[in-house]
Order: sequence, then structure tokens, then C-alpha cells
Amino acid sequence: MTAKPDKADFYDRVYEVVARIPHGRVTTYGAIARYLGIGGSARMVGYALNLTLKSDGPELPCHRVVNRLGQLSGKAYFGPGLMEALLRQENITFLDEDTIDLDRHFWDPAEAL
DNA sequence: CAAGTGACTAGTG
DNA sequence: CCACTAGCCACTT
Repeated sequence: MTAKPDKADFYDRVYEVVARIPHGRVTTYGAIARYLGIGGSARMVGYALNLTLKSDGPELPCHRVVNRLGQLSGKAYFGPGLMEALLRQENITFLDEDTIDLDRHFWDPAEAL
């Protein structure tokens, strides 16, 4: 039997997936969690992203990660209005001031062509 | 160690 | 889509 999956490993995997999100596309916490095999713990994905903001690590496009409704649930952790601005720069379609069109821009990590 | 918190989601009504 | 509940689990207090 091998080493148990470490939570630190999980964070690293989240970073890799987020780094691969294509320009002009978005994905959800749940999709990333499911791709990493921890389906029920989508919360940990958001937490992992939060850790990167504090560190000087790689500047991940974490603005491309939203909740299952396409809402910018993490916008408060960017500068005021920054998350929306970044998405608009990528031609993301907004349904509402804080909601993007997931049907149009959703990207699944498993899709990664 | 118990309880509270949170960038979530699925289920029920 | 809204309101509420349960499940989830690292972290904070």
C-alpha cells in the first residue's frame, strides 16, 4: 500500500488544473474537485485557490473559476471589480453583474484537449 | 478538543 | 430560481 494522498498534493493538483484553463473559458469548483476525485469537497478547491493569493507563487488565472451557477463567488478576494474586469477582457459573456454564461464558456478539466 | 466558518454542491419543496 | 438541509473537510478560535 502506498502513501496516502496528502492535502498538500491536492492543492498542487488544483494549481495545475487551474493553470490549464484556456483563455476565454471558465470552470467550476465542483468540476475541478470531481476531476481530482474528491467530488464532495468542492469547498477545498476554493480554499486552495485562496492560499495562492497569499503566496508569491504562480499567478494562476483563478478568476476563471466560478461556482456551479456561474457566479463570481470569489470576486471579493480580488481587487474591487477586478475579477469581472479580467473575465470581460477575455470576452466572457455576462448574464448578470456577478454571473457569467456557463453554458457558453464552461470548460471541463477532462476536456483538456 | 469542540464549535464555528467558508471562493461548494446536490437534494428537497 | 429561491429557501432550507445535509454532506463535505481544512482551518481558526
